[in-house]
Amino acid sequence: MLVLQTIRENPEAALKLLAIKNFDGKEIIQTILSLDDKRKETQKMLDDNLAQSNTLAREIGILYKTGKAAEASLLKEKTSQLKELAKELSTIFESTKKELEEALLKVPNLPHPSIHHGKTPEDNEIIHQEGLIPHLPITAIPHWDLASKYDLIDFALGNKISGAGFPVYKGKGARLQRALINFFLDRAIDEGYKEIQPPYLVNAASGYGTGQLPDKDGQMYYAPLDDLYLIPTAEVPVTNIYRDVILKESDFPLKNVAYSSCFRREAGSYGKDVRGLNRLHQFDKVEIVQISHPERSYEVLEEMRTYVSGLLRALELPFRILKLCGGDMSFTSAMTYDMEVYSAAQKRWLEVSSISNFESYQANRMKLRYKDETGKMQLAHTLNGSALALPRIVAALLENNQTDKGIKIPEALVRYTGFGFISET
RNA sequence: GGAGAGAUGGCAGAGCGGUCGAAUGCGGCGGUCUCGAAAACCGUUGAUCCCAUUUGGGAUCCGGGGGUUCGAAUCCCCCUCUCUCCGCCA
Repeated sequence: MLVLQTIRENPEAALKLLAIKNFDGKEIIQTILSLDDKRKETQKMLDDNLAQSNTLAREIGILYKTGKAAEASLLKEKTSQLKELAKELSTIFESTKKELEEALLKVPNLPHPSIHHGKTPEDNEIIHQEGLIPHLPITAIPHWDLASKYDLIDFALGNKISGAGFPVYKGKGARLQRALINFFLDRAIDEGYKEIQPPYLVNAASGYGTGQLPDKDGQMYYAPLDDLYLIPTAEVPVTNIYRDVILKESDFPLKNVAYSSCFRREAGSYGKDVRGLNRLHQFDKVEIVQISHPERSYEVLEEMRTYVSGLLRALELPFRILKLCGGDMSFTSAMTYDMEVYSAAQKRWLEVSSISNFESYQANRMKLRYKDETGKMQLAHTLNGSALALPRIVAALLENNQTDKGIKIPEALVRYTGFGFISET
């Protein structure tokens, strides 16, 4: 949720930035401003009214104590009128506040001024690419075929047990998965991140905190009996650790890393783009989350980008970094880098990480604040990124490293897998 | 699932229906002392919003919602959550 103050101070500037995200905010900003005016006006009247009531009540108390009951009951009559008015005013006040908040929630985060206007993923800017694109023989096969050839992942079995998008990892497939998780966690810990094991089901307040609700509630699995949501990413529980928290300036930067399974309904996706491991309902991910001082959040964003690049390099995967255009950025993000890995048999770039700075957008909603050196409350900045999402990494590893005899495991992973090669036997 | 207890400021913990934003202790901050630190002592210490903006004034907040009352942290009702015991169970 945007800070109302930024809209108030310069609505024109806000509109301009929103346009980068292809969001026409003219109407809603106008609504917000007039609702806020109305809110203030009503509050003034209500406060004055309550102040009068309070004074009267105090006087009545004194009169009773001094035995002047007659005078007291005279004053009592006055209060009843005040009370009636107060009731009306507070109804208006409450409903105005609610409308204002609802309107505010409909406004996406302002993109960083450096973000390009753009409509589709094609408009994203490729800012970096490295690693050799492997040239595979024509006999090379996509990962879903490799997975069954070497009995690593069983999609049909997942289908039977749960449904499409719930693969079963087996044998070396399962061990590869586990190796990657440990590898990612260890690297993050070396980098100063604190490991967190979060809950997989969260309440609605947490969903609102990070912005999955009210917008994208259709993307989350929901358990109505207990009114809980399955997490679509560890970002939700981990960032919500800091909901309603007041930090000290010396607490920055807070660096957390969490492995979790992620659950996404992915309603409406189908086709060859989602084949194999490309898009799943349940997948594993290691997520890094940082809470930053506002002045340093963009340095932190770069630091996270560098860190994730290092992971991909260690896995010897060719990758590129995209700076997302306004149109492709999420509702809550101010700047996002996508990291994509080249999956050589599919001949496709696959997104394996998305690193975002939300500035104070999530913090405002969550009331995540700190006291600055003058003792004033300020909103912190939140950032997160995948480091990394497992399935597409596995897809690229299998495809890029396939040979006639089997699949080679990158050097850095061998001490985690316990094997350096996957072959048919 | 059954029975009971509770929810108050960063934490702990008081609080006859009026002067309670709330005692007290701890913690935090500032000071005295000290070469420095500890101890001791003194002082200070919540959030949000509105008006005025220089000092300032006002409203709201004691889990959430409703009610009684001129007046509620204190009384009544509902909800939620937590804890203890029993049952079940990884």
